[in-house]
Amino acid sequence: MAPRSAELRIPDAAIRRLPVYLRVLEELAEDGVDVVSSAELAARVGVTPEQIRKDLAYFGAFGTRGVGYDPVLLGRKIKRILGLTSEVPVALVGAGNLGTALARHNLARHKEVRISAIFDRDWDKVGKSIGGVEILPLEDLEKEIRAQGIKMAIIAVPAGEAQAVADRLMDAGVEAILNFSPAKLQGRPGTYIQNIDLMTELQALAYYTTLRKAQEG
Amino acid sequence: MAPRSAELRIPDAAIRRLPVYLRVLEELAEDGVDVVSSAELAARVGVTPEQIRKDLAYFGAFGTRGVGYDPVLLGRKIKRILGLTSEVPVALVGAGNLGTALARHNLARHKEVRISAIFDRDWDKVGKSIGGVEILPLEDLEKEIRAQGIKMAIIAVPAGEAQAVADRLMDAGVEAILNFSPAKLQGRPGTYIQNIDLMTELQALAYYTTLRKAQEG
DNA sequence: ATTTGTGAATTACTTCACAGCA
DNA sequence: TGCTGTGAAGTAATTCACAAAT
Repeated sequence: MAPRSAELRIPDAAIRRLPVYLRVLEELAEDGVDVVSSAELAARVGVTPEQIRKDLAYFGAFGTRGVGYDPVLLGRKIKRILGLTSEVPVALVGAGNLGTALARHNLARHKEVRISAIFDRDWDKVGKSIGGVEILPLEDLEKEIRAQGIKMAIIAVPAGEAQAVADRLMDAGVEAILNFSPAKLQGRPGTYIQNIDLMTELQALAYYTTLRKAQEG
Repeated sequence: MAPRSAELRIPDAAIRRLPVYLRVLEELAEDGVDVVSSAELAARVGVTPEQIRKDLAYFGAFGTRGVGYDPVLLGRKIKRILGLTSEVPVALVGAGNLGTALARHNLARHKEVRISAIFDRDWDKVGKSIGGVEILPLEDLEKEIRAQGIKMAIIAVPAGEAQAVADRLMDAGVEAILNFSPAKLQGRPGTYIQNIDLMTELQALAYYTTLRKAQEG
């Protein structure tokens, strides 16, 4: 999706599977499992074993032939690959229903990535906190993002405001954006934008239903 | 992802783009635009023109050569294709942070698909309403889904409960599920399951950041 | 003249199948 | 022996390029 550097293009799809592997590996590690095969891991994740091996092979060789993978070691490697070695700070713009849910959801579990700045344009919300993180006015966006060195952001504002927010985020140094607004955002070289359009996903579901066939014609 | 019938396999990716086209077409129709080219539509949606033409071609020919598409007519056709002609009822299981946000978000706009039943196992929540839809106890799931003829559901419960909920939904006749839990759900033939794993998406974002490169080695 | 609809070419992604190693 | 790592093969999705239509 985003244009990436020359260093051999790795499929987006592969990158997006890595965190799923990571979660299962962490569960296994917690259970004291000290070796796991690609077949076992694949079964738990819901992909094929060769998919996992191929995905990992883009970055190196992390297993032992005839044995499998060490969950702790492989987990650490995946974190390194993704850039999740130290806790990564994320900005959230928009503390409406969805933004608030995301913030609470994130703060509950998940240590690798942490929402550490929340912005909203509504002055009634400013000053309140979600899980110990204070909501700041939109005016402070650039200042706070620069101060924290934030490179990732979540946009959860109405469609009409999304592009303006994205522009300000990118100006402030944000390089990767998770966009929950239905707006098509204009990105820039060196910036990655992942869109998650919840209502669109829901509408697409209807296609896979037999109700559809009944009303066709 | 889901095994579909013999009638020429249409890419999931194409299906998931149709609602995006639909939204833009509805905006255009509302603005009184009476013709739009694939190029214009593509620019607004953020894909290539031939992508749009190819996606539509799976289902028929809806435009006029040399002219373009009628937004109203094409919108109607896409609704027909997706099965969104009458308002489609959807069940939501789990009225936590995310579930509540989804319910409110859905009830705000979006008429084609409507959350018309909400379930939660927490008896403190049962009886309360979100946007006029009462939260029912999990015990009533099968009864209510059958009564309303619901075929689509959203799972927004903790990972540990997700499979049990999915099984009950499928038993009750649900054919398409949007799963927000991080669990890998075991589906069945004739059922479509779309996973949206928000925290995983967020972790994947980190890869596209320059922070990553700094800590590599 | 212009823009759709579509086979052909291309690119991207996944699966196969087996060589390489513990 | 058993499981990883990987080139080769296969499949799927996208883009090209142009004939068909108005």
